[in-house]
Amino acid sequence: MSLRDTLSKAFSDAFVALGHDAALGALADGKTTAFQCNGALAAAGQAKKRGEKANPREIALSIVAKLAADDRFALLEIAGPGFINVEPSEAVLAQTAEALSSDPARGLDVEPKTIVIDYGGANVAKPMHVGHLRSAVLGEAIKRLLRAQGHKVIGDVHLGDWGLQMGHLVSELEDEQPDLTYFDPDYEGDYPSEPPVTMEDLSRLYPAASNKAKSDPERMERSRVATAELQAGRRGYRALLDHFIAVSIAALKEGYGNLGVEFDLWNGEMCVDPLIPDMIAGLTDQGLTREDDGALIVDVDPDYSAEDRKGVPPVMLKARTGAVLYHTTDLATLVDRKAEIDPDLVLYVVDQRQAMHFDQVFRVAVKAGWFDPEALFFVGFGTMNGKDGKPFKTREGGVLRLEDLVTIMQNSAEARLNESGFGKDFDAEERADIARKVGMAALKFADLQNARLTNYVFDPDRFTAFEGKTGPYLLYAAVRIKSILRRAEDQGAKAGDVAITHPSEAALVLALDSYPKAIAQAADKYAPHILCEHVYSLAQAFSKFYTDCPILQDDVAANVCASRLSLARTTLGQLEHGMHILGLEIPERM
RNA sequence: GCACCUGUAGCUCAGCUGGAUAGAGCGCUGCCCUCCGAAGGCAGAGGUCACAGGUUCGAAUCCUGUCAGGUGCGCCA
Repeated sequence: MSLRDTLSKAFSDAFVALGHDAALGALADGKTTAFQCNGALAAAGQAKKRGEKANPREIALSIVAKLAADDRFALLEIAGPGFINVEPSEAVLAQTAEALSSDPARGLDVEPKTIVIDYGGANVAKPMHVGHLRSAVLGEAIKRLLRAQGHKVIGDVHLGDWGLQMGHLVSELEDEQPDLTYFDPDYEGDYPSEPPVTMEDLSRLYPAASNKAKSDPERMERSRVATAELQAGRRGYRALLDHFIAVSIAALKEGYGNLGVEFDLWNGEMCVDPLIPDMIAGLTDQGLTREDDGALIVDVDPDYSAEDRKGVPPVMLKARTGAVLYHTTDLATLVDRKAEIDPDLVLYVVDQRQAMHFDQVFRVAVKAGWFDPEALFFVGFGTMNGKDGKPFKTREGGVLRLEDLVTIMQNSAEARLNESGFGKDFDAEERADIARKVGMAALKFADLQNARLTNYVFDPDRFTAFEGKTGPYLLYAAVRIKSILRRAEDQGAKAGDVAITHPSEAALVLALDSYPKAIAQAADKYAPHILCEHVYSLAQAFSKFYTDCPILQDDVAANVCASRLSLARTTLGQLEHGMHILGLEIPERM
């Protein structure tokens, strides 16, 4: 239990003893002191609502009187209308530091759940671009955050491999190379094991077909028909799709790998296609489906009608052509997950623009009785925009490929490292590794430090300026501690008992102590930016400590040196733990 | 038209289950490397928290309305 929690418990006991709610004892960050308790004000408010007379300052006085004998408090002071300012004793701060030194990330565990994270997005045949960045980086951080709490978390990439885009691809390839055996409806032999296309081919074919179809209804119709035939099981088309998926997955694994993102499942929409007929039959048996203009739909909002489009439009399970749509595959995926994993919670880390889509899907899943409403949660996020406030484009106006973005960040990091003379004595391999870690840290931290729903501005100049609240600053802080610990090792200096001798040491211990709270809040809200805030302020507290409190200099007494080394080591442990969750890799030196 | 999201310092953003004088980074003005890594630290200037009402001891935070921007709205995903 953190020091904050321990002291809050003492306050809660005091409130309960005086006939108030235990919750009033919670300590907040202090305005002028380490902590403050605002419970007396709230207690007075509650009492007044019950019709009793209550004076917040008097309540505060009686709380303080209850706690006065507790030597864990160095200061209990009533201020303003009834705030209680709290300063812990140096002894209890030192004890906290000792407890943290054996486990810098203590007190994170909660009751474990089985959680699936769906990164819904990456599509077969489309190269990864900046739009995939947030889902990958945010999803990975949320996954690691929940794992840190002890949950069983399963990450599923959820490939888009089953829709009209596949019909586009197949039909476009047929136009281009009609002689391929895949297009011969009478062919009954085996198909080649080597793919007929590369990733480059795929990323050329799809936009070509999509653009033609936009202006040419006849071309669109052929894609629709191809989609339906593919889904109906036409052999040559299915063999092609298998190739497309294999080629795409290889590219995606590389792209996600560069971001340090891994998945437990590489399932796609196609995997769950066999479940769809039974699913639809089940929904129909429950009386949830109806036909409308040739399509099969589920009404999810009783107020919805064609005349009044308020509320949520119906979910379309089957199009006029018989093809299924992404509502259908997302629902079948839920059926599959229920059967295979039976998760307590399914999180969808997807662009906010798909909020209504998932609202619809969730409504059907709940109506059908598969999941409770609270077991399905849409973790939406805003878009990454350019300086003009619109979704980010390259100078040429195109979509920036993820691999190009990664290269931009690494080159900037390298330039900056050279400029500062960092790592000038290291070999080329280590320098490249450092540049990669610094560049990725800059990118990921810039993304994660924003609240999820914020549309943030991608500004390469700002991200690659490594001063201030940035990923590289965090790496720098951690590397600097590693450097001190190495030097201490060389000098034979050992970490030992913590004693608080300077306000910057106390401030550092308090920063360390707030970690479990930051984790809990970040996890509850699926909000890694709260963890970013903590890690950054911890690094700041360390920088101040580092400036104010010499560790290895000649005039530092041995016991003070030992204490400060212990604080440095504990800080590094917590930085490493938190930065790992955020996906920031710390080099040994830089 | 309907729904959702967002309006906080010059810029980019935190803070929103109500608490004291609204924070951070960048930028700007100063200061600190003969001393553990200055990608650092310290100090300062900079705000009608979009606007108007309401709730109460207290509102950036909750409620209502208005304005502005973004996004979405059955056969694409």
